[in-house]
Amino acid sequence: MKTADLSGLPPGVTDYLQAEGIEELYPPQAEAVEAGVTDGENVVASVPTASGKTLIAELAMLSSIRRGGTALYIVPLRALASEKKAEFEAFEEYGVSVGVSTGNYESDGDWLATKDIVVATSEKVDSLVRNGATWIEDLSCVVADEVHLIDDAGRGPTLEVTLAKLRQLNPDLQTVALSATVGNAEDIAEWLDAELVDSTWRPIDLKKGVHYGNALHLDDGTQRELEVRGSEKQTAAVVRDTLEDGGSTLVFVNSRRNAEAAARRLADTVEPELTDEERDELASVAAEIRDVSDTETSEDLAAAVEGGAAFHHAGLASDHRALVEDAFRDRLLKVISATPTLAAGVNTPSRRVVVRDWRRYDGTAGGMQPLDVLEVHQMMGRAGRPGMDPYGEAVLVASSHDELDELFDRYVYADPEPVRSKLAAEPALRTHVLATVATGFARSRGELLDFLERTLYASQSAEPDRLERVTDDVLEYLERNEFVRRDGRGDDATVDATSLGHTVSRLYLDPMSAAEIVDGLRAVDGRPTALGLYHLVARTPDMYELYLRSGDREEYTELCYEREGELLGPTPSEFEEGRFEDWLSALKTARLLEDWAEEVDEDRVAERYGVGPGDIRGKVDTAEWLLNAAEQLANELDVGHEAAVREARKRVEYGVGDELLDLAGVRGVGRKRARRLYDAGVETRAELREADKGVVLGALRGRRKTAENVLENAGREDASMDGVEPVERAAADGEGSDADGGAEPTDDAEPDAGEADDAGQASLGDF
DNA sequence: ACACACTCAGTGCTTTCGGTTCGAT
DNA sequence: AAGCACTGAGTGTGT
Repeated sequence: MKTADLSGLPPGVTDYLQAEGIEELYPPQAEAVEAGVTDGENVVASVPTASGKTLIAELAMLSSIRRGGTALYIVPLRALASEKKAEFEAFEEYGVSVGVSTGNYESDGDWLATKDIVVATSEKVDSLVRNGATWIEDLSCVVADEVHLIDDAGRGPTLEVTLAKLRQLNPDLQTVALSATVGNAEDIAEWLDAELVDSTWRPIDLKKGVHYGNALHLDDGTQRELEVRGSEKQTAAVVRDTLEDGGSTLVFVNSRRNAEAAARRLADTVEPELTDEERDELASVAAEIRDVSDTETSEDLAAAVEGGAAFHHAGLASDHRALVEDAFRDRLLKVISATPTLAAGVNTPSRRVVVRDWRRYDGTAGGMQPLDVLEVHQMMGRAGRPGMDPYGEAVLVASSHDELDELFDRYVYADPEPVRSKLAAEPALRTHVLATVATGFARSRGELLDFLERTLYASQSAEPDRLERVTDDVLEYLERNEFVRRDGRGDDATVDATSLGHTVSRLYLDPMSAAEIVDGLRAVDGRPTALGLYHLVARTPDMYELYLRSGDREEYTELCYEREGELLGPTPSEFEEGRFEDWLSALKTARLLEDWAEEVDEDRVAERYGVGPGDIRGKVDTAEWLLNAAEQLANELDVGHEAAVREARKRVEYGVGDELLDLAGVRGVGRKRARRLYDAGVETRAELREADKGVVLGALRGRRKTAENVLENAGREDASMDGVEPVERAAADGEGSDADGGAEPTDDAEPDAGEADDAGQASLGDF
């Protein structure tokens, strides 16, 4: 089918597509059109990565807009939301407006209602529904990207419930679901009353294979010599081979440590092959990486990048990730060794993909567990860049002949697992039952069960009673914690949310987190300390646990007894194995947050807790959100302590001691600048407006532009630094200048080491 | 001849991917 | 279970 034959799209769009070189639709796209995707029909498209799924979505949304409607595009990751927005903005010149809504980006508001296309994460959509955004009801088309994630126990139920709600709100809603190739796409299609487009067609060929010995065995039965020279590893041999062919490689491994070690080694393989020009450009990328953060992770990454290799995992700061992804797309970096983050994230195709590790440690299973076929296929699907490579090659690595056979059976020739709803589990239902009741979707037990009948779980369940049973357990739990009221028994029993329940639902808290916070705040004796509050939020299920390593157990047990008085609520007994363990790991997180709020340098925090800069940011972000929620709960319940909670939140947010809160609130002033201004005698925003310019300039290390911005942001009339000379004023020693009680010799010996260029980046609030 | 760098084998030991959500600026 | 980190012995290189 030709693009020229498409009808029902906004004027100019077909011309645009042709100008983009899209003359002919790919077969799955043509199938989707035949299935009525441009006529408002529901369609489920189960096709491989990079086979033109996005165009199917665009055709659906644009034709719907053409008929006067609006569209919502649901993605699983924030990074994907901005990527998709950028793609859809190509249609703005044809009068189609695009907006994004994620947790950290341009929140709700009426302006979203004015957009033709809104891109949002599934949680954000859920949250918008809970908060009663009315424009949601006027949607004419919804697209769910990566819909196979419904299989994910953690986040899948949100997507599932959200789709069910949108469809209930608006029975005429066109639903388009895009999925990777899965074992049971027909189940999803049936659930959504949709036509199914199920295809394995790819625009460029993907060859899958296994490397063993000195040969690459491919799924078409051929094999090729691929020699492992001397002491190099198989992965290095594949990378070298690809490089000789002018291509780049993506290597997937099973842990962050492995990713870093592999990048270090692969840099040695790649470095000799680089041109001088490439070395120069890589050196400047490395410099940018070092600018992002001072940590060892950052330094290791920069060092690898200088050799043309990089690692990629969630411990990296988001700026790190973007730099690495861009340099790889620009073909500057020849290899990335990554954890699975990269397979799910933004588009980074590569000539070759190596899946080095196919087992991953799983504590609950007590050892290494094989990866899902779907996951391995997702990684393999990154091989081959459309329009650039003749074909892609995805390679597993075997170290024995038996393993060679096993890998072929298990992954190369195997079909992916079916998608199974994980809705009927307490943690998932806890939050969604409360939300469903609080928003008035269901007013009785019967209505609740009716609504749940509309989910994928119900449509594929072999155990129909299970949902009902778990729902009753959850209602029981919610009632016990005063989130809902029930009247009567059986199907007619009315259920409605209490005021507290409404607040919890609106705040998007897991009810169990809310219960923990409420109990904790009620147990406070006196004024809660920052550590106590950090511990409180760190032990809720909404904060991911920091892993306890060897030696940590003793250290934090000791700390736990030392500061027991600060922790809110009763400390579990050491004999309650699991509970005590969780308590300690929350304490470790709380300690990290406390360090951050006491101005311990990022690199020291990273080292002390064995985390990367990205982890610190993540923890700080989550703590901010939960403390904000805690403040509102305190307010709602009238238990007091709002001021203490707010202060603790602001201190993690800015990463400063309480005496710096006022200064750090000025835009352009992060934790480091605030400290230097304070030490120079400028202690508040008001003083900043009146201060001697020379002193300000001196404290900001002679950076005129920075100083002018800061003064302007503080509300000073005459911010100009013309003719001002920096004045150095000795820091006031002692008192409060080192909030970190445990005197750190390195801090004093070289107070400014590594922060020569801290322009703006010292504050986490920036992004 | 010697210091130093590097490789390699062997041992022990640690290991455990990812991530959204508020509200205001 | 497996790869990494570490150790120490052995080898190679340059002065």
